[in-house]
Amino acid sequence: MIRLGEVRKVLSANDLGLTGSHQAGIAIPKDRNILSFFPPLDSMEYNPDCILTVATPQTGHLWDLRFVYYNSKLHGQGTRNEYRLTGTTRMLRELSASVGDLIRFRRSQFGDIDVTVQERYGPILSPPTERILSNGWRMTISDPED
DNA sequence: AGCCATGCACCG
DNA sequence: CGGTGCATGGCT
Repeated sequence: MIRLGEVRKVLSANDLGLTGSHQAGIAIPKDRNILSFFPPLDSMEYNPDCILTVATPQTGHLWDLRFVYYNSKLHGQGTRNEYRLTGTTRMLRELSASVGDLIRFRRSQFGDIDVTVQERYGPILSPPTERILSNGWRMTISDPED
């Protein structure tokens, strides 16, 4: 079941394509609650993916992102076992995102997702309902599993 | 686990 | 030809 709410992450240089790598996407942690925010992908498939159309209200555009589970390790050959969200480079550039800023994915009751970038100058302000994960991701979800 | 990198393909 | 993404490997 897909959950409502929002997840946030501090943007790294790699997330913004500033490191010289070809930016293979923002890594999504394999946390049940965060994964439940994104569409389910079938682990039985090899590298399953889906297109995630998101809105950026700050610039008034729609973007087709790709949510992919690189899972070659689960299928015999390979070393990958991680989720990624790709196709974000242009969107983040249009939003003038910088290293250290927060990217926020918010899912409304209608199921659509919007993405905003929150500039950061000092400490991260966190509402009391937000849970901070050890990996630096943050989430506010109505009915977390644990 | 998360971030960085690489060889190739595609596309403007 | 430069920029970007794919799918992988590497580093810590």
